[in-house]
Amino acid sequence: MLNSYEPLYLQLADLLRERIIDGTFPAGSPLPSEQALCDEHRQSRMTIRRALAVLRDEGLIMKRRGAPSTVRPRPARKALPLRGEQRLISRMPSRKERIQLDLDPGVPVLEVRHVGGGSDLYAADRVEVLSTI
Amino acid sequence: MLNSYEPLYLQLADLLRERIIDGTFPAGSPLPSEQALCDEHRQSRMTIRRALAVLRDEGLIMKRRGAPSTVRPRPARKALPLRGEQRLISRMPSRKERIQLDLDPGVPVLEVRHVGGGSDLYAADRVEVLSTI
DNA sequence: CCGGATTTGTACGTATGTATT
DNA sequence: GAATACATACGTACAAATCCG
Repeated sequence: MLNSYEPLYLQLADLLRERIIDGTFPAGSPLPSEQALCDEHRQSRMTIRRALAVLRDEGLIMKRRGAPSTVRPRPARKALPLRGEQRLISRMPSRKERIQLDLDPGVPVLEVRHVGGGSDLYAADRVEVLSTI
Repeated sequence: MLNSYEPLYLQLADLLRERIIDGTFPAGSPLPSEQALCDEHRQSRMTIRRALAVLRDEGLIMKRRGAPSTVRPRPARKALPLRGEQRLISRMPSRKERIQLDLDPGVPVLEVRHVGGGSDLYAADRVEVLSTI
């Protein structure tokens, strides 16, 4: 943690992201506790938590109160064919939508708009859209 | 701010979200400064900032250092037709991707994967995907 | 264009509550 | 029930970017 040009929490996020990608922390495994990361990297808990928030917002880890953060396993994606003149919008959900769909923070939604009006909402990490041309 | 069952920062986020949606804070307009919000709602600056972070992550506001947060105007979306056997993945970008594409935090990306390999990346709030059936 | 005032960003500390283990 | 771990929320200080006269 010597680079002084970049915020500490981003440097730590980069470090942890590498370890997730290179398999040091495999999918489903727990990260060290916030306190352990504080001790290991000599940073305050707030800095640690900000780094973890970055990774959560990238969809890389899951956080649960009382339990250590875990590396998010890639969920199985179902095919979602676009039909007819449907249009598809990707965006972040409102908090209500997130709660209703039981989504984790940091996961976008896909909103499929139908011609006659109305729309369906999908967790973006659980579907894969394919053209039906 | 009387409801004690919900965190203060979420209650404040709900309040500000309402005012954005109902037009009290129109698109492009600045929100009150963090200090003004502290005074008005009798909360610490950290609580204010967490509420603003919620709205930023929902794509509702933009934050810029040194300048007050502003209501994000809906960017004009370009049509993005899905062709052939292309597949489309929606997800949050890594920080590098976000910087390379000059995206604001809280905006998902659409990754279009081509049959032969390779993929294109789009800011999800700047494109609208349509089926080409 | 400069410089001060304002505003947001980073980083630390402390205390207490709540969920999980 | 106890220990562990994360969540909320208050505070302080200083840095960096923007704004404005």
